[in-house]
Amino acid sequence: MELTTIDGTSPKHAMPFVRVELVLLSVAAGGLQVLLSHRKETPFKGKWGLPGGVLRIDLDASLEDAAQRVANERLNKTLPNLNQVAAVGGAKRDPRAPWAMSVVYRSLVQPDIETSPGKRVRALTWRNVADVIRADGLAFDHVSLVVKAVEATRQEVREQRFQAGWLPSEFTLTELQALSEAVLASPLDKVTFRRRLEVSGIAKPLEGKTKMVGAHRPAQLYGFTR
Amino acid sequence: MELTTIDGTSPKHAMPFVRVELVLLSVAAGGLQVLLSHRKETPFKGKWGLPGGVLRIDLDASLEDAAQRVANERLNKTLPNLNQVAAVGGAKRDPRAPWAMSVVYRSLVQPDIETSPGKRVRALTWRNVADVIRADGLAFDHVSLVVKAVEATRQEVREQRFQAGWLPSEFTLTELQALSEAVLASPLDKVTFRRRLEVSGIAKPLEGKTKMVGAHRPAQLYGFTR
DNA sequence: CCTGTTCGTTGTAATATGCAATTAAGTATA
DNA sequence: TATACTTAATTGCATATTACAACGAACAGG
Repeated sequence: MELTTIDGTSPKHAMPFVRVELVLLSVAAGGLQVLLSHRKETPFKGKWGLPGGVLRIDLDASLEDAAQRVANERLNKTLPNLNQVAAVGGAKRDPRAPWAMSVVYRSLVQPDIETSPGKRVRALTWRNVADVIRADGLAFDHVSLVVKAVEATRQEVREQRFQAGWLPSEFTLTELQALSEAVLASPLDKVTFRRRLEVSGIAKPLEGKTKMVGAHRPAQLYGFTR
Repeated sequence: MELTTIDGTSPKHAMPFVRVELVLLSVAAGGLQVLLSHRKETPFKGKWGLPGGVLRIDLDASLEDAAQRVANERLNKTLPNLNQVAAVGGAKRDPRAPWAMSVVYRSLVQPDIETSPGKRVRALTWRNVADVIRADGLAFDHVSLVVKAVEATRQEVREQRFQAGWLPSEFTLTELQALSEAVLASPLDKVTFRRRLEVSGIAKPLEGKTKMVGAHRPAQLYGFTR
């Protein structure tokens, strides 16, 4: 059979079905969370999966643009620090196409995503990452994508490559350390954490600004230098 | 216009042109080398670029399979340690299609690739990585792909995640260190290098086996433990 | 047996990390 | 006003890791 592309040329080979998936992580009381979308359609109807969308070569100038468009459509939000995790693909990955691939992006955000339905927004919810991985009940191969995204984020935290957008513009070192510990799911030494931050210079104290929260010593507020 | 896929279904959206590109690195006398292919056809006719090929959803069970097939076709070689670097894509990346993406794989190999033409093998050559990056004269966005692949490989070497296939099955620590220094393009301390290798346990001495090369003390041969 | 060369180890200072203890700065309560 | 309580921030020190220089070991060749 003959294949045609959008511009009328005849390609030699059929091309795969290409999607973009998002792994949005955030830290809440229960630890590290991942944003999941409830599937209302087959396949995997009724299951939870990563929010994503089809690559639109008529709309997206690049893969990053596609990821950002999907974020806008599905979450009504423009994401900072969108990092590519991997591309996965194969035959029979998705029943809707003979050959499907997904390009996966990740972002660690503050948990203020609008989870109420918008235009094309389906039911969204934050779920504990450890639980999700342990239960292994997501649609498609999405659990493995979450694992990869979490591992990349942990590496980023281990190396203290903190990004603006992970916290409000003013934060305390206790908050930054608590965020790190939640991502890593392991405690960190306070002195070491602060010493490494000091030498890297990635965050600086905001002179004269402190955060008073309870009946105790107020904490110095910090801001990222970039 | 109407689009059809290979199985006769009608997708809503046109899909991009998908290729696989290979960044093969090796260490030779002149330092870190990258394998380049001479382009005999437009676009970028006459320029050098990464060896690659079109994703064939009728032949490839997965993206990794596609990369391995391309390696077999273009280099007559099955590659160990094929790692994905990234997926890149966008409109006007490739004049042959309105929207093109490439999934990039890397592998550090011993420089024994058959560079004489085979069936579909075009002219191949090893070129110094630093020169290639500095000159910035490769086809498409291939220089940036080389940069990413080299950076990932350097990270692997920094963490001493050595892979079998990087060296013969028996090697000396001086050889392993020389390989590391060539990849990193910076000298390493001998004592530190060996201590870290010792604690990681990734390589063990082969009892009774030494390598005699010149008029000096013979070197202990080592083998990777996995 | 001396020389030249690379292999491999030893010694030590500098740096980084991990853990416990202590001081600092506020509110709440008596 | 004094004391208790809580979290913030620092200090001290033991242990690991790294960096650099120097030295002894094991060959071949003259």
